[in-house]
Amino acid sequence: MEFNGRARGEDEVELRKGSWTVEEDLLLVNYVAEHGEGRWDSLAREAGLKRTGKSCRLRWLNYLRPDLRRGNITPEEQLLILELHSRWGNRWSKIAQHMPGRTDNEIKNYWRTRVQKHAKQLRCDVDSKRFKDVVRHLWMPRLLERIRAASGSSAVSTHQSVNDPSTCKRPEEGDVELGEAKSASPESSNIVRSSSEASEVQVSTASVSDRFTNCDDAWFQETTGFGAYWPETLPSPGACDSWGWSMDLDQSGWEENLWSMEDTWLQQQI
DNA sequence: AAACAGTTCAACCGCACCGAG
DNA sequence: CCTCGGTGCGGTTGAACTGTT
Repeated sequence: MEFNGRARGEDEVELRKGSWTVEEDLLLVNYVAEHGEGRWDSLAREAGLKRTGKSCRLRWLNYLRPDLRRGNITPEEQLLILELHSRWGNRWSKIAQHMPGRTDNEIKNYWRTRVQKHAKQLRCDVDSKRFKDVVRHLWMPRLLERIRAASGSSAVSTHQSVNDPSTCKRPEEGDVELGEAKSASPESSNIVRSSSEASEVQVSTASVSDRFTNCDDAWFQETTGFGAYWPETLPSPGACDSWGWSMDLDQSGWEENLWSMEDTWLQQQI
């Protein structure tokens, strides 16, 4: 190909934009498989791609990497996103480091399309205390319940175990770190780099619900912002019925149901 | 079946940071 | 120091898809 040799100045090579074709994907995948990642500008040229290095990098990281998890964000991942976002804000790449197989772009899109959408529906800002309270006091516990229900664990109420110090345990030093990695460099974090490490995904996400249900008061408060007690303004764990909460754990309906709960909750806050 | 509205997500853009020279 | 190329990040856009009327 003419452009490959770049005999006539880079400017004359018309760079492509927009959606990637199968042929381009193949070129990129094959080139990376043979030469590895990095040096994206030269990679783009040498692979014969009429793309910028940035575009190649993005396509590889967000779509072509073999270790990506495809499919819907699971409740455990949602919980992790909520928790990490409450801690770090819009530090998507940092959050993604703790979510093996997920990209910062994916997480960011999830946040914008799902979380921000619901904040808008509730007529409050995602950064407002009001919305954060909704997330902490309703969404996260409900996610935990959903996770527990899905895992077929005992019928012990999430709220009860969360608020019962006798069942709580501070995370051990060697646990998968949810917060800022103390000694771990990005390279040594739990980012899954090969499919053989897929089981680590389970370890990582499963530990999230464990954190919420096996913690001591201080850790839980620090992590979720909940007090060591269930907030007075909230219904007690057993009071869901009186709120008209019949949590539908059906995949399609539960989230919508959740947001109607929030409306009710917000009204009671006023 | 068609038109329209709403949603999702891949991809782009601009900026900031970093290391090499 | 300064410049420059490479890279990474967060925000934004728009095409494609899905649901509704």
